[in-house]
Amino acid sequence: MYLRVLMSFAERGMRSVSSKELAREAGVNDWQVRKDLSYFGELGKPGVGYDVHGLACDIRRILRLDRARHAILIGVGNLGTAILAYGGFARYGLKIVAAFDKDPEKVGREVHGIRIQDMSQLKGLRKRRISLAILAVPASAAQEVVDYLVKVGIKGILSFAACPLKVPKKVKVISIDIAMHLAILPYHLSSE
Amino acid sequence: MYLRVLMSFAERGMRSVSSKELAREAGVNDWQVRKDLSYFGELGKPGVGYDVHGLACDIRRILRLDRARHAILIGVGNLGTAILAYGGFARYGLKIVAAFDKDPEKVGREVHGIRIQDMSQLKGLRKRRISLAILAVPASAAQEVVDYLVKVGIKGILSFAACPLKVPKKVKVISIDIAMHLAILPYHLSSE
DNA sequence: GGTTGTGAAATAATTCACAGCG
DNA sequence: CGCTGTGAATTATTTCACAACC
Repeated sequence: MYLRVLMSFAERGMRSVSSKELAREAGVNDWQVRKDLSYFGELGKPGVGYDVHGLACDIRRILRLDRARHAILIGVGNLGTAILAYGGFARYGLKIVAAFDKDPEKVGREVHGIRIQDMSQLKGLRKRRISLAILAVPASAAQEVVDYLVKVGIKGILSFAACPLKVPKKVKVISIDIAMHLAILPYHLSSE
Repeated sequence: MYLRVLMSFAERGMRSVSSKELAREAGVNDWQVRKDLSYFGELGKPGVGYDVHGLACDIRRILRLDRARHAILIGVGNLGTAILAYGGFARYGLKIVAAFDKDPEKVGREVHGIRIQDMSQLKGLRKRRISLAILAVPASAAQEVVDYLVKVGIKGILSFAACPLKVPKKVKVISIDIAMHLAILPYHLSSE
């Protein structure tokens, strides 16, 4: 979150920011910013603030975004296609380099510059040292696919499937259930 | 999350569940389930467990999902189109009833049964008592659109824009920055 | 015997206040 | 004098343990 804000500051040509400015743009408070960053070292200069470029580099190093990462996409339906088209990953040094689907109708087609491969081609990943995957398949197929991804060496999964996924402790899963997030909103509709 | 699990239990014909079963499917522990639910009343029966249908109804009431809700979509790009195609909202009683875009090329076209309207038509919402919106526009346009949504009476916003949004306290925003979520994964890649 | 609901204990996160640096 | 970094205080969350109940 802070990295995102810092990149936008850098684009605007700012060289230095205070925790207060960072906080305002990130939607938190200044002491939260300082406490968060302090866990990773003395990243700022008392009396001055934080160096925009320097802190961005520090956070990239902390998040291991200091070198480019390749990711694959599984499931090229509506959401998968939208993700292939999305250019927002590049700013974090992330790139989708392959897409897979089990539908023979889709396999072989090219979507936004990526040729869709059959799921059976997944095993070719081992050699390529790709560790990230984006999962955009129906919940009914998700666990099966995840088991397979783990088998071919994937270490981090961003899942859009509406179900929890079981993985070994070494593998990290982040799940986004879009419908569930929308469903939370009515609870906060205080009036009416 | 619990509601999602309960609906899947109901589909499988189960009538009653223990906190332990609920926990396993939801990916948490049993005492967490009991504590969470206890904040809203005595929803289970000691010695028996929770009634699957009954608890689902209780949670729907708590989340105010006990009646159908209409939502609108702003921004019919790749992600917006995917969202229009997505059928997962229905199970929470949520339905997208209108879509808006500022691109004259898109306005008038029909996508998955929804005709795309111009942004200027948004003001017609007031009368229709729609309180939810899904925001799938670029970050650069997001705040401007949000200000307008607030003006026409929207009370809850699910945003996919990669920026924090300023809204009055009465309005609730949930933000999903897909690229940021993927960018978090490398941090957890312990080895390598 | 099995299961919930809940006080109490343990742990974690947030907020505050200010010493110390530039 | 403004700003960071951080120990201490506060607040919130999670975990535990068990009484009450079917």
